[in-house]
Amino acid sequence: MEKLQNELFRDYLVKKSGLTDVEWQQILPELKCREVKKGEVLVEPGVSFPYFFFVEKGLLRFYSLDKDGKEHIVQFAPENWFVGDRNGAYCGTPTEFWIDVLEDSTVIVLDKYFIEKIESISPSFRKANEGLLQNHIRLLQQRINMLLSATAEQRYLSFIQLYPNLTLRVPQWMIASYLGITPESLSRVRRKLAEQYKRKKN
Amino acid sequence: MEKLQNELFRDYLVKKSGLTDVEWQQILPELKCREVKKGEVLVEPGVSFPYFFFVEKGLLRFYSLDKDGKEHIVQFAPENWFVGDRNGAYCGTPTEFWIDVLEDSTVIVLDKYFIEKIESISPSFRKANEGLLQNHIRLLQQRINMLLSATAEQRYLSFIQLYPNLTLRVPQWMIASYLGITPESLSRVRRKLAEQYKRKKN
DNA sequence: CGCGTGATTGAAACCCTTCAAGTTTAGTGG
DNA sequence: CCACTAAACTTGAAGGGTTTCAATCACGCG
Repeated sequence: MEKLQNELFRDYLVKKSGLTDVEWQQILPELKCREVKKGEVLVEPGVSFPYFFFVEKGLLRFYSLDKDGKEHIVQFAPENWFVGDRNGAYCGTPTEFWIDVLEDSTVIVLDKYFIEKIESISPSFRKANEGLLQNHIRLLQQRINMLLSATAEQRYLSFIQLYPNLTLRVPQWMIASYLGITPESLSRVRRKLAEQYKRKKN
Repeated sequence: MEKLQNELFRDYLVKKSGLTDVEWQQILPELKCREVKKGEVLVEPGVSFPYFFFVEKGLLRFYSLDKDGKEHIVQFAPENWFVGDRNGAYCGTPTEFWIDVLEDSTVIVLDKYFIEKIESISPSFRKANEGLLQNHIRLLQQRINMLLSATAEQRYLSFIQLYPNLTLRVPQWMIASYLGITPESLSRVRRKLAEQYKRKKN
């Protein structure tokens, strides 16, 4: 009994902002929904991409590529997350980041004007959206704090606690990239933790 | 010819959102302004502090203290910046961060409800505020990307480019803390850069 | 089955930290 | 205005956590 496209987005809005049926009926006709395949690239550096994605199902990833060709994952975007390049969406300038698809996904494509429109239709959405932005800032600050202060091991432990399900859906080397360490280091950290765990049991 | 208290906040709002005189007159009576002295602690871990600060003049700092007693600076807040614990302000939960005063400052103290009030008075403020939040997120993402990918030297170079005036107002060891390196490392980085610069000149 | 991708492991190298000492700077009170 | 002290910055040597590079192993998929 799978939900229709847009239904999940609706559920989300209702939950977060108490969106009413009437409001939803006004919004619905303009929603742009898109099915995207694993591996697809949605945003790439150099171009301005003035849209956000809301992930109904699946998993996206927001990352940069340094001059040595190494990837650095700034954010994962699983179900019920927004992701997008704020550069393009709000300043119209080209982005320096990539967004691509880690699992076959369905996303809702929103632009700045559409969000403003929902906000004018639904004041409660407006408020909820601001709360979301504040919360996003909070999470980013915590992440920065972690990158400033934590060792590889601490980073990994906090990651598996915060995003237990992602550890199953994402290859290890991507988690390493998210944590700011190499895949080799993560592998060693995991081995060390596993050994400690075993020793404790005996 | 110094500006009165609140005038700078007003200038800011006018510039960012085209606030009108009438709107300002409605907001003004409720503004809470505060003079704070260098060294004063405004927020500390364990308590919930549901306010934001807008810095009219001076410099604040938002940081954490790890279990070894080391400080990690998440954000500087010079003139025209907002700073506050999003935990307290939006969830009512206790914070894990400190905010203290680096230079004698005048700040405006805002709570969530006050911001909502300004937003209901001035739609343009509402829009501007959302833009500010988006921009803040953008900056935090860039910072994360830097912490994930850049060496000590690259971090410092990007810092002095982004915040040239802060390098004069903030002791070096705090910049090191912001960059996620030790003061000693920063000192060595600076020496190396200075030597390179000299060699280039000859 | 074989290929490619991801995970593991080892050894060496490297960047940064740590610790300790010395130098400079800035602030304060006599 | 100098003297004194504390804080900030510098410098060196040793150490440690991570990275790098290379090789090997494990697994899924065409």
